[in-house]
Amino acid sequence: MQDAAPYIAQRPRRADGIRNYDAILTTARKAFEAAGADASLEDIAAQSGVAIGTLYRHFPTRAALVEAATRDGLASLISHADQAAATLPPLDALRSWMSQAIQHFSTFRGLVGILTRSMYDAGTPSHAACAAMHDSGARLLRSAQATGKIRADLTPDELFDLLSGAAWVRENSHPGSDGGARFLELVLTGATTRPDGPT
Amino acid sequence: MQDAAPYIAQRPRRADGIRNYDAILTTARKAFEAAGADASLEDIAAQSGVAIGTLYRHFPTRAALVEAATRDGLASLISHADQAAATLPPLDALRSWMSQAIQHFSTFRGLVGILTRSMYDAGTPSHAACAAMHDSGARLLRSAQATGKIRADLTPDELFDLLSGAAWVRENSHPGSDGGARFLELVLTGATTRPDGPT
DNA sequence: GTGCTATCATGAGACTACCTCAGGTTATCC
DNA sequence: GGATAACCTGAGGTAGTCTCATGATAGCAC
Repeated sequence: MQDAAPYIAQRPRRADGIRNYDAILTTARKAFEAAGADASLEDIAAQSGVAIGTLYRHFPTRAALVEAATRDGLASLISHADQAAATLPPLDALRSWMSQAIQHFSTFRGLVGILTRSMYDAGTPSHAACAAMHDSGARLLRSAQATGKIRADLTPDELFDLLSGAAWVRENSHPGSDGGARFLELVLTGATTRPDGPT
Repeated sequence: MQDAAPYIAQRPRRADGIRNYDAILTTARKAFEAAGADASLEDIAAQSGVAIGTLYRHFPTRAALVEAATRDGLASLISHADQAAATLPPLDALRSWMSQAIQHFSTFRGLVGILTRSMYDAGTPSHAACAAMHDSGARLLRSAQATGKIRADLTPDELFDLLSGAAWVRENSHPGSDGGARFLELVLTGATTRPDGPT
């Protein structure tokens, strides 16, 4: 759940390297939440007690650091999908997962944009995790569609458009917002079938 | 429609000042569309044939430049609302205006964010125009609600959440997107009333 | 413990962009 | 043809990104 160093199996890693890697990651999470995805990397290095070069050694790009900092959240989102599918009726499972996803996507300012880009760009660090999440969301969608309660013409990509739109609004809208719950409700209403046809 | 210098009435302006103001604005529009709202201001100045100080003289902040560059678009959006209200049934007028709004909000990458901030922050250059647009949208919404075809519990602020979410998705989603039309359709479906109640 | 070596850390510095301001220029008015 | 307010300039301070030559050291073998 916390800071599992990722390339531990590839090569023998030195203890100081692991220590710094973890320290940078912990600082980065706080910095991103405080200042958004474009927080100063120099500040993160300084607050971690390492030089800027050390940060770049472990995380060659900002995207790599963001990916590492949000990896656990994405993973738990995927497992949440499995759990919801196993314990809730399909429509409730979808709703619950979407709510969770919107919350995670807006962990800090700028995350949605990074995740959305990762979803459709295979060259980015988060791409694999995003694709996995895409699949687990698609499964929930298909189940809900199979019950006939969600309109059949809604595609997984469109589901993610709705999700990321909701997350962006949650990040950027007026202060008196309710954290995306209302947006999700409106969007889900649009996605459910109705007696008189989809439109 | 084009480059009307704004503070023309306040003081006698020199011809060279007006010339530079217009040149910067023309360059800025192109630069924003090519590189997004965070295009280099130094490049804009250079391509306009003026020094960086001249750009800052006319547009003290980036927000001021963006506001000036998008002023016409916002104004035409407001007049589109009046025209739609006068010539179309309320629901169609709302739909037409929303489509137009989504298109304008996503003129270039980063615009939605600026407009959304302006909407709720009275200290920003675009605030007045945003508020005016907010009002004209709210009027269309109220008319559509009066026909009973749009759910009565939808507030103007929520309408703008939906709009800006759609615009953000149009800006950032997958390449094979359709320009927000599908998102608008889904969202409008959620906003319309249904025989079996809103949820 | 000694030595070896791949791994790791350092931070100066090149680069880019933002924004300011003191000093110089010029359009405009009378 | 002055006077002057409006305007322009661009060097320079600040801040952030990212690289790389140099040096340090953890971990291993003996």
